[in-house]
Amino acid sequence: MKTSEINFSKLDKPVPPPPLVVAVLHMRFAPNPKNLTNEIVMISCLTQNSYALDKIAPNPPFQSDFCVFTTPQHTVMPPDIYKTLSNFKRTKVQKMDSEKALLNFFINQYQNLDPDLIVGHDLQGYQFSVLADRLYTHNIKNFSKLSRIRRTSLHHKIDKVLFTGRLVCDIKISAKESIKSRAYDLGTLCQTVLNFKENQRLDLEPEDVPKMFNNSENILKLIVLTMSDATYILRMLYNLNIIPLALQITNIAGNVMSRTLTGGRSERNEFLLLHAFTEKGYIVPEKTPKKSNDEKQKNSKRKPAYSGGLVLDPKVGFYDKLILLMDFNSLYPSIIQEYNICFTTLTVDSSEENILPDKTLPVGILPTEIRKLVESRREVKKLMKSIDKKSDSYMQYNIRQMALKLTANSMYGCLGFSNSRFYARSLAALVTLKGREILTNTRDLVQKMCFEVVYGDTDSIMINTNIVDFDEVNKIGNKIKQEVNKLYQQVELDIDGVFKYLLLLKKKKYAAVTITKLDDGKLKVEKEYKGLDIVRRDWSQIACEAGKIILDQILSDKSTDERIENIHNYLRKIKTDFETSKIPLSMLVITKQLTKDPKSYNDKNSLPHVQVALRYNQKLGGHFRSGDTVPYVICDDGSNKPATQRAYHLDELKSSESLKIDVKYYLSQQIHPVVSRICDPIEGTDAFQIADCLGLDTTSFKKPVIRNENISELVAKPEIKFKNVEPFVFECYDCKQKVYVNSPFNGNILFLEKCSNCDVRPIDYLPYIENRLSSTIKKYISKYYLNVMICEDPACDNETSRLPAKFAGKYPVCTLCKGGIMYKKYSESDLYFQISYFRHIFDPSQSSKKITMSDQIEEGYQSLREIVEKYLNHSAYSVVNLTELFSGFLIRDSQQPHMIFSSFQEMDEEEDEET
DNA sequence: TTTCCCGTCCCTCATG
DNA sequence: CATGAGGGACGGG
Repeated sequence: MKTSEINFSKLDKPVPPPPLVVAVLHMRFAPNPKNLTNEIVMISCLTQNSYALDKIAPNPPFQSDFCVFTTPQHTVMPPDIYKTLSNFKRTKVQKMDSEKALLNFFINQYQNLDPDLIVGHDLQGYQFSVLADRLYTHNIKNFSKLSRIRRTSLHHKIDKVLFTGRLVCDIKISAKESIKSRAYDLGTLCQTVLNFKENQRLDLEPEDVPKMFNNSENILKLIVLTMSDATYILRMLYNLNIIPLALQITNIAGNVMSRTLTGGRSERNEFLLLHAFTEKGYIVPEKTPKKSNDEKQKNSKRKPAYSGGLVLDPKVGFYDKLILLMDFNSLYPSIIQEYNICFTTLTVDSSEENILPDKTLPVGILPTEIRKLVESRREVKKLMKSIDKKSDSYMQYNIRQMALKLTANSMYGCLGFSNSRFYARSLAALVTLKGREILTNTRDLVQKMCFEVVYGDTDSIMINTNIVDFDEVNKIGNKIKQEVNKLYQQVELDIDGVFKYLLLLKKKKYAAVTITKLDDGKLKVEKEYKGLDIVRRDWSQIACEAGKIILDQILSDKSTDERIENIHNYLRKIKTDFETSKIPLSMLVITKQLTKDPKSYNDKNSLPHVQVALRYNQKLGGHFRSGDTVPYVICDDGSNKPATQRAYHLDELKSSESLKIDVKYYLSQQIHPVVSRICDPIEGTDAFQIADCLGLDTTSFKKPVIRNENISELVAKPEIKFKNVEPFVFECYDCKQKVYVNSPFNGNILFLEKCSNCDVRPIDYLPYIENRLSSTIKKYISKYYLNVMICEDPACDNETSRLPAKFAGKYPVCTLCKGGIMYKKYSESDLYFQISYFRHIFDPSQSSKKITMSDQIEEGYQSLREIVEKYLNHSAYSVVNLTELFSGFLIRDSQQPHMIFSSFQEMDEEEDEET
């Protein structure tokens, strides 16, 4: 590639392009215990020739490779090292006497290789800065030979420009842009990108490196590991098609390729627009350096500058009829074209008024550029159809169409980016405004066509067709598509898919089974999870897996009973697996990303990942920085601290005798919330039962249900005598004395107006009383659920919660004395009267006494009654059978002694439907 | 040293 | 004790 090598006399004949030299650079560091800096002990390099950037593809064997190493300070090279090194036939392995010699050797090798593209993992900000630091420390004069520019001043900041003139591809950065992974360290990427098994690649932290120099065998191992890593890096480069994609993006945007590889989306866009505007003779806006005003809002989440996409309220539930998913193809780019939204057609402040450009104006620059992108993409996709899917050019076309789509879609984002040269808040706001309009209009239209819209987000709607015929659903989809598309020129609705099952939990949280028709007419089903905890990296893998297995039950073709049965059984199994330590540690790891340097967090104590990172960075070779994902587990360390302060790195757990996994945390804070959120709309199970299966304290999982419900007249006026009931008791918020409420009036005083022991008005802390009331009622319900039975014979005194097998007619026979009949110790009627009693004491107006109440007091009573009535109303089943209630208690045929409050779940669902 | 906004969830802390 | 605000993380589109 050097100019001097080109033979100008041959330029009239076709000259083959010079080969591009691709070089993987991978280094090993050992920490210096004295000053905690890293020293370089090994550099490996693997090179391969290629003839064009868009044809960089795997075709081993590799051109050449070398590995050079030296021993860490205060370590002696094993004497038999030369013999060992002779094992390497293909790889040139060199031993150096010092780090300085190693660096010089490396520079010389690089100068000869003259690589065009340098590939590595975590180069920017880690490997390069260590390298720069060592070059500086040893004052290596010819450091600039690493680059293609002559430099003389060697300073600390040199790492940014160390390889100027060569493309640098850091696969950590590139992977972040192109794939989603739990973490982006080399080991994790090997699993995500190369499908490696858990321990297929051995990970060595810098602190482990010095040990490897104990004997020549380990040195050999270290060399092999390092060279292997280099091959993994190269394979990932190929697998992710990083270079061809970057090349396409660069071609489209017209920026500098090295900058495409270093990330930074807005710059690409900036160049595209710069070219477009300059071409048309416009003077582009000045690049403003930086606003110091925004300084304080830099890190903390500033509030949005304008409103964005609309999210329709989901109709929560499980759907087993076909759901039609429709969405607008690239909505925002289409809107820009549809309404001719551009710098050239609109004034700065025209967004608030929803003013559109005049129809007579010429097409603006922005819409034109987008149009070009969209049309090119259409062309490329057309070309792809006529080509073998396995061929090379198909691949390349596919990459190009991806790049075109990415560029078109990022156009809008850059309008709203406050640091962009082409920042245009009003244009961005107008685009989203039109987006919201279009989505609402579409929803209304679909509803007018008598279809049920169950959800929609920004550019999509889900329609419950209520039918099960796949072809029929597609017909409906086409009909809707036709109607909607009549309204627009550019904006276009299309069928995106059909769901066989849909579990819709919340906005942006759902799971579905998609169904597609293959070419041979067969139907294929696939699962899709969106936004659920199980797709998030900040939950432990065991919680994700549990959630997934439970979800798969719900989304299966099995019967309801079988599904519930399987779910509960699985949960019980998880519990025993935990108790018997059968869960692999790696399943328990929680990973969280550092969004800033660990030191610059304000409340370090409450953030587990920050604590772990800080502690780890104290150690040798620890290097968690902004952007890294920190893995940790929650341990029982004998302390009483909150779970957030008991997070430890896996290494800390392994090397400690006293640390143990906090099983209870994982069951109650990981498995339980994930599973119960998934099961929320499912009948037959609930948070309580899930907690029960996991062996957790169930009382804490009953949620307070406080809603305004009408009460049946039957319950409103029960002419019943209250015996064997207990008063309502709470502690005064102020004097801490117990207050007993056992009638509507305490003398002539309403209990909400004055505490019985001091002067504070209980009405002033009503929410507390409401809560006490809820939990008191729930305490009684729990008591009922205990299902304790006693023998009628006072002499027998048998108590059990197990239903005897033997019955005398309707009644169970005592298992102890074999003669007496068993009754519930706390029966349905006991419970019913207890709760009714509460209603009675919270209703002074029912009394014959005349009393005037302030609005506040009246509302207070009203609120308390509503809580009580909520529970009473849900017990309608028993209320209807009042006679049965009075008759004592009963075992219904073919049923377990049943709970009168079984209908809570159903009530919750009815409420949701109303909204 | 950064494309946007929307929404859920966890945790802590101040306030009633 | 309940509640809401605020910081943080992360995924959807």
